Amino acid sequence: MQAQYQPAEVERAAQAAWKASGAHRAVEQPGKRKYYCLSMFPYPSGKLHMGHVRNYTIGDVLTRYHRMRGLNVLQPMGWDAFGLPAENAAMANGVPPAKWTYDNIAYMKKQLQSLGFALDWEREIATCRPEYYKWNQWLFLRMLEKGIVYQKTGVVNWDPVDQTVLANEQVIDGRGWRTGAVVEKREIPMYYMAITRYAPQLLEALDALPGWPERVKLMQANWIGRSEGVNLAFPYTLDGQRQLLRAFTTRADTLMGVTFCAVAAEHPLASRAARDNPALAAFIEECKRGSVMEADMATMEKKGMATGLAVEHPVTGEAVPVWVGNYVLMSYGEGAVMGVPAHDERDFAFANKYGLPIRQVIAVEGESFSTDVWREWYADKTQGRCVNSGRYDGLGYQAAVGAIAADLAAKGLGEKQTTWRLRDWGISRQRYWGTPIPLIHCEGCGVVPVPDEQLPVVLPEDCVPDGSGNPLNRRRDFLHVACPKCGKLARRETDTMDTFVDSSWYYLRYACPDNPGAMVDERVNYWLPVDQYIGGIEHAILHLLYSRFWTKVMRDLGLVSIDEPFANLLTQGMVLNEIFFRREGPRRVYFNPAEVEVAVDDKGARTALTLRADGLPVESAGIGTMSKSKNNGVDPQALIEQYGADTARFFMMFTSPPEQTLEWSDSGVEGAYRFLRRVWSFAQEHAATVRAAAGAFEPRDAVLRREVHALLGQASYDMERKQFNTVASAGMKLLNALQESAAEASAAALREGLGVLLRVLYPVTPHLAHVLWTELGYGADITLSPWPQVDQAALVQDKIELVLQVNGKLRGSLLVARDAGREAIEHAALAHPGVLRFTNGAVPRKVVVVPGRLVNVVV
RNA sequence: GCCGGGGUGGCGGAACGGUAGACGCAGCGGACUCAAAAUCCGCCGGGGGCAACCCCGUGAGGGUUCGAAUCCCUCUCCCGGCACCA
Repeated sequence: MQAQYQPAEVERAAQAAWKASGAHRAVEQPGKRKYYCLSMFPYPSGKLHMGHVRNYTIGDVLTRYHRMRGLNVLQPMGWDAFGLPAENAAMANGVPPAKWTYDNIAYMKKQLQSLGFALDWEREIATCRPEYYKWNQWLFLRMLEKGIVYQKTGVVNWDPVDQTVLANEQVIDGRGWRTGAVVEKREIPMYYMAITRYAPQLLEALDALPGWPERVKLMQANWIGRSEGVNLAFPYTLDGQRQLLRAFTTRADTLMGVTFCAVAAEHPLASRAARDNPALAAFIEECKRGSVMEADMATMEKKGMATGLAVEHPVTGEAVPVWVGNYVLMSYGEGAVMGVPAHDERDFAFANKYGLPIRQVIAVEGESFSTDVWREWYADKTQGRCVNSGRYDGLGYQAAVGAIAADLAAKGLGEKQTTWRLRDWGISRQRYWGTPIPLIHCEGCGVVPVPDEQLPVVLPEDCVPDGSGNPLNRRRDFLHVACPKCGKLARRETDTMDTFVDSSWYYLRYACPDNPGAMVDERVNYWLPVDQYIGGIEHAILHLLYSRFWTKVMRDLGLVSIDEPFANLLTQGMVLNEIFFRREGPRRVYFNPAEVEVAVDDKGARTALTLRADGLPVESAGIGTMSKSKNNGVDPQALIEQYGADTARFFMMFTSPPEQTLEWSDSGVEGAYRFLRRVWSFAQEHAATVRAAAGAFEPRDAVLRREVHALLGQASYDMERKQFNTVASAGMKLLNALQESAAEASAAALREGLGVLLRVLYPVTPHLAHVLWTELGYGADITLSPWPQVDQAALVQDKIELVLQVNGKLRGSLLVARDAGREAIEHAALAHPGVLRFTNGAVPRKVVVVPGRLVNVVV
């Protein structure tokens, strides 16, 4: 090999060797401990982005490290291949989503291979292949049989100009991204998966996941959102009918403070009231404009209008006016809420805005209530007592809820209830590029499931969406089908499934991707659960929750034996970069940071942002996650081509810890490259010595060996806690130490130290480590060598340094014997000139001795 | 708005509640060179001091502790999620 580091040559050689030996193939070996290391599969957007490089390098480091620890490791890869971007690309270029997707997969696969990941490519899957999505359809039908899938209406964003359903992403400031038309809410029939039925399990099982980050479990728990309260009813008489308005509340203790009720715009009571009230009808129409996103709902101005109708208070029988509120969601609970302005901040603002009465029914001692200003304690249920509440006066929260619930129950107007924030999962998408929902609509027989033997319902791959709705609706060869029941001409369902369906079980299919006859088989029991799952923090809730749900459904269907799919989870921080754009009408056109010239003054402050191509200004939208839609990604390909895969991998690991967000910056890549070049040169320079080394360690090796083993200890510790940036820096420190001692160290110590360095680096920079390992005669194949062991004997020191503090401030240091007693240490510390200077001879009030670390003298 | 996370030199970051700034990037000075690149050596939070050394310093303010970047409270800014982006 060359004296100079040639990454292209090194990487070609190493990858050829791995290919020849089948080093990355995973084979079931009953009895051997397995380690299933899985990174979230990519959407084939065109080319890899930095987030992928980060994600898959983390996975590869863990894979290679655990192979060194003797585990049977599976690391597969595949493609989350259905989705909206393929349709957007079709609209832009006229290329069918299928072709675009397959081309992207081919290119990205090459990129992944060039990075040298230890992936078992024989298990590759793509969710857009019929062999895969057949099982989406098959399980959908099983869930339909079990009643876990059902139909009801759902609200979608409707673009009135393009006459099409828009994704939330396609709604910008309440308008359609292509047409600029004000988006409307529209109710359409959809299929739902009853994830709420699993809500208690999904919540409780979080406790059985010690390998998950607390923050993710907390987010999931809050998302599932168990709350205990009372489902109560306000009776009313309308059109001669005695009826009930139902509402759920966690604050039944404030029931006596109800001064109004608010219902959603879609609520039957609202529609009834609007019949002979044009102003109200207009208001309801207004509520139906705008997006369906929760964030928009939460930040919009709270508006309401009286219906003119009233219901009866369930305890007092008093008339309570009913309002329509734009902030009340039909999809939450009963689509109606009781208004208690005195003790709910939103109701307080609403009542003050519309002049509704505010009635205080909770008091806290020493606090005075005012209808003018909201104060936090108004809503505090921990220290309040009921007032102005008749027979409930004086009761605390729990007692009042109990008493009121009991009274309501006696009247048949309410009962205690546990509700969940979690809503059922609507999986219907009015889009082409997804899994066809396997149903047939027959005029005579209604909705008929496609028989199992006719699966998969194959999606035609030559459609080109044009933005005017699902092209499947114009494909007669797809639409027209004989009804499986009566044989008459019927129509296929053209809605496709949410792509979260695809990603909810792909990790199971990696165990048995070649099985045409079953969704999963025996091999799933060997490999699952996933021992280490790695992916972006942005998936902390939805993808992970849906996957947990599917696993439980499959368990209940007897298909798998596990309860939870992912034993350990590493949530990688996002890779961020600045976002640049120009406004063009209602749209934003984004420019890649590489195309933007940032002018600065001599203090480094920005003076101008211009596009290189035309010299005209662009705007910055701040910093955000690298994404195709914001066009702020950095192409890792240039990095790989210029410096090689090992540099790209090393830099990604070195630059920040895995869980932390990473703001992209090019500087530092040079440093990583320089380091690998130094490793290479050092190895070449000492190759002869190291190859021939046979002797024993010399006494003069003590300093180097202590350092090598201390650094190895640190690297091992950091590898276990997955803090790879300090593993990388341990590698740098190892090289520094070796270079400093190279002249005086024995050949044996040099050989040991370099051997440790190569194995510490191997998971991160496998190509370089592989080639040098073989070349320096360490053994046949580094992929088969174990992780090195710390030699405890090399760490022992005769004297240790203690830090001296006076009142917690550093005042010097003290060298003491390893086994010095507390009294001797205290004595020496008090006699130390640095300490004496600050104690002024005074008798210390206290002396804190932390063995092996420090002495703190308190005066 | 709600839920979750974060803020440490010019920059990325390090630091079982125990020497803040390891390791690296950038910068500055030097060696080598006709010169440059590469490489090597040194300096590198702010202030004061000839020096020994001292004071200040981990987004802001308060608290707990012998001792706080680390634990607690309040605030602030940034990032992620909010159910049809994946």
